[in-house]
Amino acid sequence: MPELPEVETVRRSLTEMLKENPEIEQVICRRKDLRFPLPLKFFSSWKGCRILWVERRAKYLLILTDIGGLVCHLGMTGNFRLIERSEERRTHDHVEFWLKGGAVLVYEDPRRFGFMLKWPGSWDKVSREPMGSEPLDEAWTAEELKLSIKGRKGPIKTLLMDQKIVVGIGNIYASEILFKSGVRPKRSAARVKLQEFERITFYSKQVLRAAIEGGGSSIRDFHSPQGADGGFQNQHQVYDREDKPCVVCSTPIRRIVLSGRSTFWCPKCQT
DNA sequence: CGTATTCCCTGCACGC
DNA sequence: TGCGTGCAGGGAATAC
Repeated sequence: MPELPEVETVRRSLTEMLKENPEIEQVICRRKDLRFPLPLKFFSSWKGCRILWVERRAKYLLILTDIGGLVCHLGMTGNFRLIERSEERRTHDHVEFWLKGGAVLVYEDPRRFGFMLKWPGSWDKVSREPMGSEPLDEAWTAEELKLSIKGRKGPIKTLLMDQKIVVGIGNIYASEILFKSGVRPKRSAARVKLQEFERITFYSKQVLRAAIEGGGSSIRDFHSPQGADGGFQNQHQVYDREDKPCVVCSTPIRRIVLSGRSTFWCPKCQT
């Protein structure tokens, strides 16, 4: 589901809602078979802890408490929402964080591609592959991007989505960023000029920032934990717009499949 | 080695 | 209406 802007939206929302009652009374698990099975001990260990703050790295959330951190990845359909204890549960509510004061933070995830784990002390140990640059970091520049894809010949869109190169950009934003950059998604990364890398890094930052400002893209089932829908889907210029007129030149938007993922682009605006 | 495909899972839109 | 098919924002294993 969520790419960097949606995860960041969830982080901000969690930070806000946990300000009042940051103490976890207990954690209840209704299904432990998420992407990776959760050990039973995982749930009992959080009893009575206090949540200090919530961080994001790549598409991961780190809920830091006074007794250690909880890392969470939302997969495709994972989400949090705040409810009352008496409120009816939904089919795919898998984990409940009962907070002091009566509210319950619920983790819902129909496809169960998401997961949680105990913070291992460093991000290097969270994912199998080393994580790439944070696109919103100042250090992530065209030169840096060019350097990190050196020698790779795959389509630029696939590499933009490669979390070993740069993190947080998923299928929606990759199409949007390349449209704004004027670069065809299937173009080999080896044939992308430095000036185009400049545009790609610039628009990556611009698009991701704007999406965060807009509260993320509410496609299908993404809503922020406080219930508000993100509004950025209304600003999608190519994603899911096959055959619809390009917002710039009216040429019908095309859809191709790259690495098994739907990819949208304008044949006139992108070269 | 890099790259492409497949799989994990449920829900939903679509065509017949 | 009902059923089969394909597809969905991620990531990792497997196959080439």
